[in-house]
Amino acid sequence: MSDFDVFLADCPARTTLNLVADTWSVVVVFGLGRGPLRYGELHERIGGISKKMLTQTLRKLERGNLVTRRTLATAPAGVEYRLTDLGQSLLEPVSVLARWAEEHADELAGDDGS
Amino acid sequence: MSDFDVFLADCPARTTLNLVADTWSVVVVFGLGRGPLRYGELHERIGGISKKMLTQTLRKLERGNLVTRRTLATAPAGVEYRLTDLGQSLLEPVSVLARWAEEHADELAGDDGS
DNA sequence: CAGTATCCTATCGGATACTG
DNA sequence: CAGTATCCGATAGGATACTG
Repeated sequence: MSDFDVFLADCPARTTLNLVADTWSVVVVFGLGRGPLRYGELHERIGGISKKMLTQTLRKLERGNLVTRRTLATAPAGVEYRLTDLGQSLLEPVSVLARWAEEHADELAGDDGS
Repeated sequence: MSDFDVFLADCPARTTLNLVADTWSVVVVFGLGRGPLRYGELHERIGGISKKMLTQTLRKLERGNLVTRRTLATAPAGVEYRLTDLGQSLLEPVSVLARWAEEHADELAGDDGS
């Protein structure tokens, strides 16, 4: 039981939902679900995302304390992204949603957003 | 197991995710979770949503076969929105996400989207 | 009551080019 | 490799006014 309510406009729960309830956030968190990935690996795994949106989404998730960024001491140096504990706790909800999308994609009528 | 994959740009699963993975869709579906509601009731329950976005979101969900619209033969006549069976199946994922947002809202750092 | 129509701004998001 | 900078068109989304 929490004091927060997504139905209230000014509630932190709503702000939180705004942060995580969008396609790119869901896919990125889902993508990091099996372990840390480097920027390029994420970019490769997530079809159709531009570097701009990937970076923007990662920064947003970092600010929300869902993801951490770590510079690797390899050569050539890379950057690794990893879910925080909070991010891990989000993984479950996000996975459920992503799997729902995969399992029911063929039941949607004309899902062209015209 | 389905053939669809949210990591693929052109996969129907991605289109589906685009349809449901946004704040208003989540809140509206969550709001209809306890049973059908009239337009005005929805508008009242969901803080901060404009009539424009409520209508737009409902139409989008209708097109996706997640919600049905029914005109009531009452006086003064109203309109009732109800989750379809497919919408009901989405309720679970969406509820998990909404509850996560409520339970972890205080753990996010500065979640102002600056 | 349940919308639609219009206006206007902010953000989304791809394309391209550039950097340490 | 992992970004940033800039440009630009498309969409999100609030405000207000109007309608059957």
